[in-house]
Amino acid sequence: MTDHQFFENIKAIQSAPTLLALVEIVEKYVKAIGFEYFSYGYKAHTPIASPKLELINNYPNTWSEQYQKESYFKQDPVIFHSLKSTTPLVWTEDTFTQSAKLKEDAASNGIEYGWSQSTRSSTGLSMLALVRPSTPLSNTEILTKTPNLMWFTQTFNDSLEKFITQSSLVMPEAILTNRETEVIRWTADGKTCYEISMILGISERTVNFHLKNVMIKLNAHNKISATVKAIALSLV
Amino acid sequence: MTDHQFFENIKAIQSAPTLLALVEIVEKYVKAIGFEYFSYGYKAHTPIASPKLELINNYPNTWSEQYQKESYFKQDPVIFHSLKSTTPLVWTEDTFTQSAKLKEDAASNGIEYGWSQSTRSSTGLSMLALVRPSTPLSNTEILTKTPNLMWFTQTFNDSLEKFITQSSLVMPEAILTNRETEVIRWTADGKTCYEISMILGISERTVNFHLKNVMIKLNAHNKISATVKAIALSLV
DNA sequence: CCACTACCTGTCAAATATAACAGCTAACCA
DNA sequence: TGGTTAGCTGTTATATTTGACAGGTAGTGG
Repeated sequence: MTDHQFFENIKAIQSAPTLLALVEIVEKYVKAIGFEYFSYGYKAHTPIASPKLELINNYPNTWSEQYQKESYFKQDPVIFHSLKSTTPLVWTEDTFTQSAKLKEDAASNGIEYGWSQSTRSSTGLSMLALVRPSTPLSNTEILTKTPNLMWFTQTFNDSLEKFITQSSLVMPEAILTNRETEVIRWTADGKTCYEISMILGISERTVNFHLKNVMIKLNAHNKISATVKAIALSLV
Repeated sequence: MTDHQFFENIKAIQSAPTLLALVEIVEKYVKAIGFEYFSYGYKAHTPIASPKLELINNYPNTWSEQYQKESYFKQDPVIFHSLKSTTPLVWTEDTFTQSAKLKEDAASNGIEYGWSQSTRSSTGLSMLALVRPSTPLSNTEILTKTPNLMWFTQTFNDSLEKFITQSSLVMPEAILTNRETEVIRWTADGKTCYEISMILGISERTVNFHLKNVMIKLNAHNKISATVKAIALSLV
């Protein structure tokens, strides 16, 4: 693929009018650069316990079903990595040492050699994986393809997230005052209201007052929820 | 710069033995691709109120001092973007509409046209900015340089973070049991112990028991601190 | 001057969380 | 069999949070 063609793809992704159009672009692109499958995942930052997940891929049905049935997402090292780091991950033997059965089942479905990376936005976290059944990624291939893959992943994730988040409930823009920000920050570090009142030189009652305002702004029922939401929204 | 030279740079970054060597590589690289200055920033995920920051740049002293003196980091839109998103940011007029004075002062110090991106790891967040005093980034330049810049940024941030985090107190690896994870997740969503006991079908006492164990493992004094740390460490 | 925002303070009652006491079952593995 | 881990439960006392009552100052801008 020439640079020119690559740039055309990037622009097409950025201006794709629908989710379907976007998926078509990525399907063509991944084949053009030598991969068979792609897998996209999105996880919203909140809620925590029952996270909002979106999954789009062109894996064989047998694999999708088995993955679901065996709850492989609970032990998938690719997922773990994506949650922790935005560093690209080239799937190697080492990647799956802790989950031999997953590795084996995946391989028998043609899910063997892959490349994945996650990106972050203010609303959540997106991951794109490119996968093929044969031919490991050589060092040369990694070197030459990584730069473009990274940009492609970032652009694709940004675009897809637009479609996903716009179709759902997005938390209203909340703006915290300086004091509210200070109070919620110390709260996040585990300080009690009394301790914060000492730190800031105000009364405990006032700390509670600011905290209450934050809870109202973030539609949280208690300090913990308010703190988690403030962090998830990058307000602190 | 040829592809070959670029790959050599990537390898050199990955294997740089010292922080100083690493900084020398980036200094040469940014000049070679047409930038005058670079600026690196690292913020650990915890603590929240007084975050651990590391700043490395080759800006003119006058600008570094002024930036510090005016507390510009509190209103710097580049910082804001880096905290929220790993999307690369090309500095434009629009970027600084909310902070005219910062923009003006920066420009008079040769800090005018820039490109920045942040990356995430399990310990914290890194940002790299490349800056020059003249010549805005053209569309062509953005198209051709972005892929390599993204990889460069990622690699550089990964390497630098190694040096920074290894020289400091890193939280010990904590592993939570399934129940502990469930309990801390519901806690993060603002549920009380009683509510969690109803959700999981166990007694309130048992919820408290698991919570206490999480607090011990994460060296937290209360639920809030434990929750924040668990999220920061991507344990949930 | 009025409306608005950020900031600050008090008291009281009820709900929750924290700490410390003590002890249970079941599964796994050496 | 004994040691380990995960999971579960009880009581009591104290600390902290939450909700609802009511009211203050200072600065900004129309």
